Order: sequence, then C-alpha cells, then structure tokens
Amino acid sequence: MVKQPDPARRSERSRQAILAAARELVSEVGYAKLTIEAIAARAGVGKQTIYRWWPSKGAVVLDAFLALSEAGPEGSMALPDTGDVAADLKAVMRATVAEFADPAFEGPIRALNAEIINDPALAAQYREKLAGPVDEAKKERLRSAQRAGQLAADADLDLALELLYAPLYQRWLLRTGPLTPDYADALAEAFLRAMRPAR
Amino acid sequence: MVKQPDPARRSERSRQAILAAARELVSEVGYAKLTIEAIAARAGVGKQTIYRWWPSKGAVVLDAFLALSEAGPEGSMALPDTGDVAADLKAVMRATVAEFADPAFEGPIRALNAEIINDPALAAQYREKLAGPVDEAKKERLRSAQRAGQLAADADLDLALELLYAPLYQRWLLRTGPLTPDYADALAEAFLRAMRPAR
Amino acid sequence: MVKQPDPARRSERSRQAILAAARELVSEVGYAKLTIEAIAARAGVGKQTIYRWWPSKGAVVLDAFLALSEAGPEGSMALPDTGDVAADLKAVMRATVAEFADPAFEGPIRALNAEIINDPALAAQYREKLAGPVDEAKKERLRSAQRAGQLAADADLDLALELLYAPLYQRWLLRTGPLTPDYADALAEAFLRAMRPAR
Amino acid sequence: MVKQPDPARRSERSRQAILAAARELVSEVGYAKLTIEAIAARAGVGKQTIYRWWPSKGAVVLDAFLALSEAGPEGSMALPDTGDVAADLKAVMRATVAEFADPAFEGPIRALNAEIINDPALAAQYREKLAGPVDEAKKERLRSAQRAGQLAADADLDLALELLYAPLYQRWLLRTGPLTPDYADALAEAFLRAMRPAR
DNA sequence: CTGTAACCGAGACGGTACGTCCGGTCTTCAT
DNA sequence: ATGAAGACCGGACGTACCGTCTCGGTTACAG
Repeated sequence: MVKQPDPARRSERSRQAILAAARELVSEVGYAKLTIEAIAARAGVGKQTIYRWWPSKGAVVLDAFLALSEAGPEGSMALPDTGDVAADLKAVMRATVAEFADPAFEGPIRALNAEIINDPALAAQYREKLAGPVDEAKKERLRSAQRAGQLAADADLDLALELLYAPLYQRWLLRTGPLTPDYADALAEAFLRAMRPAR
Repeated sequence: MVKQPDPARRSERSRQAILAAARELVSEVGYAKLTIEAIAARAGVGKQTIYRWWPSKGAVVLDAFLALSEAGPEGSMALPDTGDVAADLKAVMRATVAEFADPAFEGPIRALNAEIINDPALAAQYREKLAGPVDEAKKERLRSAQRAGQLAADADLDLALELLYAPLYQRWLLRTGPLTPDYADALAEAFLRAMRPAR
Repeated sequence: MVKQPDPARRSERSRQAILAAARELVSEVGYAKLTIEAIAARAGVGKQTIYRWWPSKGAVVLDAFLALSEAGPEGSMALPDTGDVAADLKAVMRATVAEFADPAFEGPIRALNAEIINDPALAAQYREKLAGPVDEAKKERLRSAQRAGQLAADADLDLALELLYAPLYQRWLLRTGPLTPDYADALAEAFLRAMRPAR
Repeated sequence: MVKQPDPARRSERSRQAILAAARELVSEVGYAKLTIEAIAARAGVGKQTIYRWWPSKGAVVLDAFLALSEAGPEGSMALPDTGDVAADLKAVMRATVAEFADPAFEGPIRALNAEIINDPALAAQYREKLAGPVDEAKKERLRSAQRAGQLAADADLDLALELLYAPLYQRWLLRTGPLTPDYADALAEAFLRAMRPAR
C-alpha cells in the first residue's frame, strides 16, 4: 500500500506560492515551456512538495486557475436575462468572442485544453470545477427561455449548449476561421432556428 | 545564410522508414511519450536525418498520417447522396460516431489535435492537407441539398459544417459526454431545423 | 545557547530499537546505502529522535557495534599466555586471519574504517571504545613476554603492535594480498626477529 | 545487450576538462562533498559525458590522479641507493612522513583510500596504476640490499614492504599516533632487525 | 494531583544531488 | 558528399535523503 500524504498537515503558504508561481510562469513562458523545476524555484519550494500534492504539470496549472475563479464572486455567474432571448444570446456570444481574443486568457486556456485532450482525469476535473458551473448558468438562461415559450420545451439542453458553443469554441481552438461579432450573431440565430418551439 | 538541404538528394527509403516508425510508435506508446530519438532508432536512421527534413515532432506525425491518406483512393471521399438529406446526414454522423470509437483512430488523432492547439503552423498544414478535402466533400453534399431545396440556399456552409460537426467533435475531444447513434441523429435533426429553407 | 536534550528522559526502548535497526540494515544493504531515514523507519522511530542523540550516521553505527561488544563478557579480552610467545602470537594472528574472513564481520568493519579515515572525531571514539581495550590486552601479553625475557625490555609497545598487526590489517583493508595461516606465521616470526632482546 | 560507447569517438578535450575539474574540486571542497554535478559544471560538460565514461565518483578521482602521475617522468621513481641501507631507508621513511603531512596530498589520498576500502574494483585499479610502480621501485632497492648481503636473501619482499610501510601508513590513515622523524627511524631499524641475514 | 515541559512518532518542508532521458547540434566514418 | 551512427552540451525529469521544523500524544517531574 502506497503512503498517502496527510492533507491536514499541508502548508497553505506553500500551496498558494506554488499556484501563484504557476500562474506567473504560464504567462511568461507559455505552458509548453513551463517546468516543475521553475515553479518550485519561483515559489521557493522543494520539488517534492509539488509532486506530493499534484500528479502532473497540468493538474497544477488547472488548480492555479481554479483558485482564481473560486476567489471570484459566486453570483457573477448568472447570464443576462432581459426577456429577449435573441438579444441576450447575441450579447453573450459576442462577449465570448471578445474574451477569446484576449491574449492573457488565450495562452493558458489553450494549454489546458491541449492537456485535457490526452488526460481524461484532468478532463474530468476541468469539467467539474471550471466548465460545470458556467454551463449550469447557461442552461439556466435557456430554461428561462423555455418557460417563456421561446425555446422548445423538450429540448435537450446539453445538446443545445453544444450547438450554441461548440462551433465557436472549435473555430477558436483549432483556428479554423475568424471570430467576429457577425459570426457570433449568425451562430445565435442558427441556434434559435434549431431550438424554436414547434408550432 | 543557412544551408538548406537539397530535396533532390533526399533518401526516399529513409523518409518511408521514418514515417512508418512514427506511425508504429504513436500507436505503441502514444504521442506524448513519442521521441525523436525513438523514431530514429526504430527507423534505423540518424537523428540528424529527421531534424534535417522536419521542424518538429508534430510535423513528422502529421506527415506520417498524410502519407497514409494520400495513399488512399481519391474518389472515396464523396459522401452518400440518396436524395434524402436527413437520412444521408444521420448515416454520416453515425459513421463518424463509430469512427471516433475506434481506439486505433483515437490515439493519433487526439495527439495531433492537442499539438495543433498550440502550434498554428501545424494547424494550417492540418487544415490544408487533412481536414480541407474532407470538409470540401461535406460541403458538396450540402450544396446538393441546397439545389434540391432541402437547405436554405443562402446558408453559410462554413458555419453549417461547424454546426453539424463541432458539437460531436467537441464532445469526443474533451470527453464531455457519450457518443451514441441517438446523439448523432439528434444532432442531424437540430442541424436541419437550423438550416431549413425559409418558407 | 543551544538547548541540550536531557539524557534522563531518553527512551531506552527507542535507543535499542535504533541500534538494532542500524545493525540489521548495515548487514542487509551495506554501510554506504544505509540511511538515517531507513533506520528510523525500521526502528519505528521519528527521524528527530536519531538526530537528537547522534551527530552522524557513523556515530550511530559505531554505537551499534559498541553496544554489541559491551554486552560481551569483560574477561574474554585476555590473550592466551602459555609461556611460548611464538606459539601464542601465531595462534592469535591465525585467529585474526580467520576473523577477517568472516563476511558478517567484514562488511561493517570495512565501512567503519572507511568512515574513520575522513572523520577524526569518529576515529577518536573508535580508538577509545573499540580498538583501545583490545590493544591494551595485546600489550599486556607483550609485557608478559618482556618480563619473560622473550622480547626486548625497552621495546616501544605501540610500535611493536603496529609492526605485528598493521601489515595484516592493511593487506585485508586494501585487499593488497591473500590472508593465509602461513602469512600469519611469517608475520609473527618477522615480528619476533625485530623485537628479540639484544644479547 | 547494453550499448557500449565507442572510445574512438571520445572527446579528449572533455576528458581533460573533467579530470582537471575533479582535481580542483577535491582540493577545494574535499572528496566527500564532491559531486558529479559540480564536476560537470566546472568542466563545462554534460553530466552524461561523465556517466558515459566512468562508473563512479571514485573512478573519476582515481583517474584524475593517475593522469597526474602518468605525466611525471618515468625514471624519477628510483629510490636512493648509497650502499648504506639503514641510512637510505631512514631517509625514505622520513620523506614519507613529510609527504603525509602535506595537506594538499592528504585530502585526496585519504578520500581515495576510504573509497577503495568498499570498492574492490577501484582497489585493483589503484594497486595496478598507482601503488604498483612505487612498490616495485621499493622492492628494487631491497633487492639491491639483498645482493649486498645486508638483508636476508630469502626474504619475502611483499611481506618486507608491508612490515616497513604498513605501520606508518596505518598510523597516518587511522590517526592512531603521531608521525615523527624519530618514528620513521625506529620503524626502519625494526625492519632491519627483522630482515637481517641469518648468520 | 495536576500542570507543564520534555520526549516521542510521524511526516511535511526547503533543499541538494542523484542517475536517466531527450532535445538539438556537431563530428566521424562508410558508402 | 550524404546519411548512419552516435558523442556532445544542456536541462528537466521524478526520486531519494538530508537535516529542520511542526504537530498531537504521552510520560514524568514540580508545584
């Protein structure tokens, strides 16, 4: 039986230093050139302290970003709900397009996604901790539209979300095309046509 | 000025051995644990011979798979066209679902996608050589449907393709949900609702 | 001022466990691969308990062997004295040769000697606790021979002891030659020639 | 089968840099604190280049000193031979005492001896390359004395050498007593008594 | 009889070095 | 004069221990 470390004795100071160092270094050198050794050195921490608590580089970086979002206000997740689904969705999609253009956001998220592709465990964590809450907020907005009779009441919301976001996400991730506000609008419109309630 | 190698003198025997070794090793140990050193050893080739002709590990692997598909018959790319768009699309989507479940296919494609995320040059090559022809065949089927009045004549086919495939692709790549024949059908139906011609 | 531990509160149980573990581990893995950590684990003791009471790995091992010899009967130290110096010395030298061939003896003593070479403090302890009493017994036998007129009365006993033992010891320690009963005899004879009383 | 490096392609420049660095560092920090990493850094060499050609730290240091003595003039090995054995031996022993007092000599030789105790392979190399030639020179002087009728013609020269040097060597190595010119003289005299030709 | 001060087992911590792997460059030799 | 073979420098890997440092718990002496 393998000896497991005791979380009760974990040094919070070290944990914070490591996550901060990871965040800084990802920004400075990029994910691919990030090394455990550099994180440890920057954090003023022994390498073993990283290996003790994280299984991989990806896990550290994921945690580093999780820590950021957990620090943020909880209520900030809710999407706009003016009653006009079309307008609300277009606004959200345009905001997403803008967000994806931010270089500070781009690097780490790309890196994390690349890692996730080959690491199911990391993927699960990512879904649960980062994607999950956001998706739930989005679904909530769609449910509101369903109640308002603007979307089909029997729509599969998982598929709906994919229909709405996957094209945008894929275009960004694989750089298969330009991300413009017009594209955001067109996507929202196609989505609404697909999900319109039956007459 | 940097000395460029002369492609005319390139050893075809070495090129084939390297691509074959790359393909084998990706299957055996996965892309992440693949090393230039191992490819060279397996191919019975000096490392320099790899570095001389390819800029990165990703480029070798990409070439390895390109070589495979180029070997295949050119005409095999066309999609079924029975006149029934709904049936044809469902068949294609179900086939795609099945293909994604094949472990021999899964590993290398995942790896390539992971690499592409962080390497724009590789991404461009991938689009041009692998994704491009396939996408063109798909668009051709959609144009046929447009001519038959089954899809909106003014639809943006790039967006259409994304609407149809991105949800499936993303679900597979990021493992955000199960890939089933029912899912394939639902996706095709949602796509058709979104792209139906206006009355 | 540094806090000194209070010997009165020392756990005898821990002390014994540590010494026993040290002895076992030296036999099992050799001195060079012996670690404080392993001793602590084997003894079921915290590392600090070792560091509290011993300054170095060498000190622990030395103590471990001191504890052994202290446990032995005190009187057993005396050398045979039949009145025939030549016979007595040859017997003792042959016994020493045999002892040096015992693998259980060989490992730890080699290790201790290697350590002693680079650690004067350890050397002093070794001389005082282990070598000293033995040397004294040997000198006692030589004095007896002096009284019997078999050795020069004015001989320097320190040098005498070295003349008798150092060749044997060095041959063993540095493996510069075979240790045989004949060699033991030849050494004893040379010694007697060198130390014979003047006429 | 393990791949062996090809000595023909070995970099002489690297070899020299490594041996020089080893020599310098042994002097500066002592053998115990000497690390492969530091040698590599000082020599401007990859660690692998050391591991490729030497099996252990001890082997590097031994080679470093071998390289020194090989550089020296070959004939310089002969011992003084004035015809007066007693005087010659005392001179040599006193010189040895002086040599052992030199700190630049002391550190590395102590270290090498400590290592040799636990490493038979190293011991064999040491005997062959360093001790051997010196011992041969000493034996030559003794043979000369035998021819002059000053030593027993049938004396075992290996034992003779040990009788003469081992006491001195042991006293120095294990620090069991002071090394003085008087001690050197006494040792030479005892040796001559033991080895005097029978009348 | 009870604090309270020490030792104790346990093990996390900042570090150093290990020995290995591989990246990318440079050199040698055979074809 | 290319290409295989592979040595080279460099640097990160993940592991093993170092010696120090808490952390509760458990004695055992002092008030």
